[in-house]
Amino acid sequence: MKRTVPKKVSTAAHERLASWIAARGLKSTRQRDLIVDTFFSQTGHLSVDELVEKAKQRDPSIGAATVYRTMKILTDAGLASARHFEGGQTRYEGALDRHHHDHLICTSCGNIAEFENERIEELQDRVAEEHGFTVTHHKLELYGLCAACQQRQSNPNRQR
Amino acid sequence: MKRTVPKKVSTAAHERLASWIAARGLKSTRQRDLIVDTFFSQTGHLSVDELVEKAKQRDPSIGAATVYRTMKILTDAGLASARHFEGGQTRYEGALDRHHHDHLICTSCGNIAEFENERIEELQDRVAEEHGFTVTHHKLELYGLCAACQQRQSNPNRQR
DNA sequence: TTCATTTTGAAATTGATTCTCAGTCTCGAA
DNA sequence: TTCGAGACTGAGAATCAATTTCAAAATGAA
Repeated sequence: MKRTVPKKVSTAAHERLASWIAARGLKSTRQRDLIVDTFFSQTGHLSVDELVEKAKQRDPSIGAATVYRTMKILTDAGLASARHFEGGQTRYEGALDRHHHDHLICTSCGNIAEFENERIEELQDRVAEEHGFTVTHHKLELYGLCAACQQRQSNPNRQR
Repeated sequence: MKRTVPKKVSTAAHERLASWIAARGLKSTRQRDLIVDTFFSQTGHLSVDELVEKAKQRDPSIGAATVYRTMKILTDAGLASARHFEGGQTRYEGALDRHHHDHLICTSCGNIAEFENERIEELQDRVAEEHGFTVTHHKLELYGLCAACQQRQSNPNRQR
């Protein structure tokens, strides 16, 4: 039951994944390739559901469990990062050569913007130090309305 | 089946809850009082499980669903706030006359410290502004090892 | 006391995620 | 090539926190 895997996206990611997989005796499979390929061909912060749907478009036999398993591997390999925003489901974003960054989440349309702020990071470190904490990671998320949704709310006629 | 409700804790909270309840046609019940009482007699960030356990110590017939329901009411009334730290379960902290604050969470012992930092808040507002966002709320959590756990790790003999 | 309405506890349900298991692949060795 | 141990897969069961359902019980205004 062979299926053609669409042409590769993000070669760097595939290579890093390949060596990660080889290094621990895992095996590379058609499903894994397809899921990884699908993930890297998208941008933004995908939920597993969304990813399952996209993957099933290419191969309807893909199971959700495999998508979960694959995203865990990608995360362990440092190629994706899992985010847990409000709303209960984990979202993944590509992590290849990316800086640390935080998020602005629109509670109306779900749009997610990213930002980096060195000054805030420094202040966080200082706070941690004052409390004798060694910080391993942190979470900074700003929730509210994006510009477009504010517009929409004050101008309901133009909505949608 | 009358049971004695232990003497009141945090009268202010009870009064505010009473008017909140009265204002919307809800009824005040023995279970509710007991749960609220139990909640305010504790400090820190309680999970529902912990609260259920404490409540059952006073009245084993209390059901978990009622604790969930009661904490939702307390939250809606602005007397408690729900926090969703890493780990999957909601934790509640008293919100009576409390300033906004953020958290430092020890990933080893689970200890949670609080902090306020006006400067960070300002910078967050600026970031949001630059992106055209109107922020309604945010989440800032620093995860790592508290002083005690660092000590313990570098000095395993003194562990425990 | 009456009784419409709210509340309760237990059990069922939900939603996201993980686990289990029997059948399939993968890949290095022969 | 062919083999075979071990990894992988999909489906469905299991888990876990939280919510909902439902019949019985409690509340409180009249």
